Amino acid sequence: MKNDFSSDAVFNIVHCYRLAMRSELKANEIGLNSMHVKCLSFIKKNESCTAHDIVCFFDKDKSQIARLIKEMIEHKWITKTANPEDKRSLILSLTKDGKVLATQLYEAQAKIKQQMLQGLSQEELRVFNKVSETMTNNLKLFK
Amino acid sequence: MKNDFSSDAVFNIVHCYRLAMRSELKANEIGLNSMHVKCLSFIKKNESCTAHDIVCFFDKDKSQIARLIKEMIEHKWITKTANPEDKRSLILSLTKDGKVLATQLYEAQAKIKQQMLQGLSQEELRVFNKVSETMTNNLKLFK
DNA sequence: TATTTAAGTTGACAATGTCAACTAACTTTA
DNA sequence: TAAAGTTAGTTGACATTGTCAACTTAAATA
Repeated sequence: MKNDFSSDAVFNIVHCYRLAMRSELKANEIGLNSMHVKCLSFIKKNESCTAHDIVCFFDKDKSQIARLIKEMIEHKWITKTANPEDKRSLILSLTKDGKVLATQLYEAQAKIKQQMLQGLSQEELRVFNKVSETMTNNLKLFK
Repeated sequence: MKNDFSSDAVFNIVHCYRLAMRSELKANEIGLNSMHVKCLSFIKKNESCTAHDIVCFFDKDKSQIARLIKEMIEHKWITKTANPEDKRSLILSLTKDGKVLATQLYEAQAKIKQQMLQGLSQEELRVFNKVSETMTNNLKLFK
């Protein structure tokens, strides 16, 4: 068991995760892509959130998020309403269909997560999370 | 410290790593992108490798790798020569310039890695690697 | 030997990422 | 309070990465 680090390994987790999600979701059929999944999951978990919240959480470009929001509105998965606290801003909500979809996404993610974690202990996961967090914090010093 | 899993955390490592590499390399100036970096690093580490080796190692699409190879040849970073063992195949090698570049890439990667690993013990890294490997192996069961 | 599979190339397009310019709204400064 | 600076969101334009298909030539298999 190696105790050196390789970025390839982390890239590989992401790659495999994406493939697994694709397999589980069969998403092409309804015009859903992985960025939609990320946003819908976030909106489901965060009542009354804004585009800006998504931008910050995922550290994505605001134009990218704006486009995704527009697409999701066109698909009638979400709606946006004026934010009473800031006229520049809009509150995002799941539609009825959006809620059904977001639930399906949640279930798919949960299934994949369960599979991913087979054979791993709570302690191992705790260490993994600690290392992950340390790495990202350390990397942010490069900005 | 949490002992639940979130795919977002892993995506975040990758995201931060990419940003750090961009910052460290200033790569745009010479037409270098992150896929070139991956390939050049692989070629540096694997004498007499083929396109197929790269495709397999990174689990990338062969058309994508073919295009990258073509670009790297145009940039005169690598050359390809006939593979004596298989006429369908070609051996990839770094040019003189390519070796200089690959060394610079290695040094940039090493610097970032050092930064990433600040404050982490060998044991923590060992656990991280074990968990990573378990996750990817588990995820591959979805294929 | 005929059939099937594989290495690499190119076509065509999708998905994700990045920077810029802009408007309207909010915050800070003088 | 007005002006200057900053910010939320929108759209333009383009780059990078990813995906599937069709094809030729070579190798492996039946």
